Amino acid sequence: MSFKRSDCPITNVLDTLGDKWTLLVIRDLVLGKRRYQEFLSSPERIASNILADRLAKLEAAGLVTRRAYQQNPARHEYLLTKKGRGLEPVLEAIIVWGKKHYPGTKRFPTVRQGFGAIKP
Amino acid sequence: MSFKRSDCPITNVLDTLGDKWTLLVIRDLVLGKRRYQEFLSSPERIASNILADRLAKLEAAGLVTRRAYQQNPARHEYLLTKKGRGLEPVLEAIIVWGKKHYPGTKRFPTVRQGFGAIKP
DNA sequence: CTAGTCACTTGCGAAATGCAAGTTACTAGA
DNA sequence: TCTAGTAACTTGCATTTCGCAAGTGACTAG
Repeated sequence: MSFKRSDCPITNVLDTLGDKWTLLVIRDLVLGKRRYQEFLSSPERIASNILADRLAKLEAAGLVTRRAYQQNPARHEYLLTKKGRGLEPVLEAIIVWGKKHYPGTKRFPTVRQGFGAIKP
Repeated sequence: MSFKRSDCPITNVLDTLGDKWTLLVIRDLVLGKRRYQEFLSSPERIASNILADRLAKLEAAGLVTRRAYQQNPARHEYLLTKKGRGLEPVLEAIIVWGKKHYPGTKRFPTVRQGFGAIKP
């Protein structure tokens, strides 16, 4: 990314995370989801092309790494980088405010990892 | 807002704040800006129709109140509600992460209030 | 040889965005 | 009185992004 709207940290964060989907993908990653189909199966029903776009952008931004967890057939998983995990306090602050002002909302549970996954 | 994407607090927050401009308006309000022209003059150069739209949505969401600070000619100012001020920890977390990962960015200074403004 | 899964990609109509210009209402100065 | 200026928006319209549905290619299991 070359053009910057300003040198405000908030502005720059919004230029990568400021939409209705990116932070939800990161939420899923924080909760332990790793695979394309897992993200697709979240209740918000992200469209597959939007998901592919967001994962590519997150990888380009260094928040996520993509790696094959098996060959034949090739299957990939996505993991948060250290930079990506650094967003947890942001998500935490959002959850605190959200739970207070949107009654009935609840923090989602972490996802148990299946047997096929490689440990980090 | 009637349809909910999910009962996740993050999702619901993103449905009101999840775009490239809304949180910047809130940032300006937190910094002490109150008037339409002040928001327009921020370095990110928000378009006036987008600003009007966001202020209306923020008022509808109960994050902001609009009031006349003078008559003849009528002039208005916008102030954060308690609910709106509750977002400060979110902004704070974003600033911390943003400053770390976007070198050269700096927290913006608060705005001195002019003499015409009514004290909160 | 058929069906199924995974990880995407493509097409296209709908919605959001961004830029410029216009509007209304009032004040201050020549 | 006439002109210019400011504040707070609104309108028109071209560009961009989004979102739904369907399609693709590689592979496996039965």
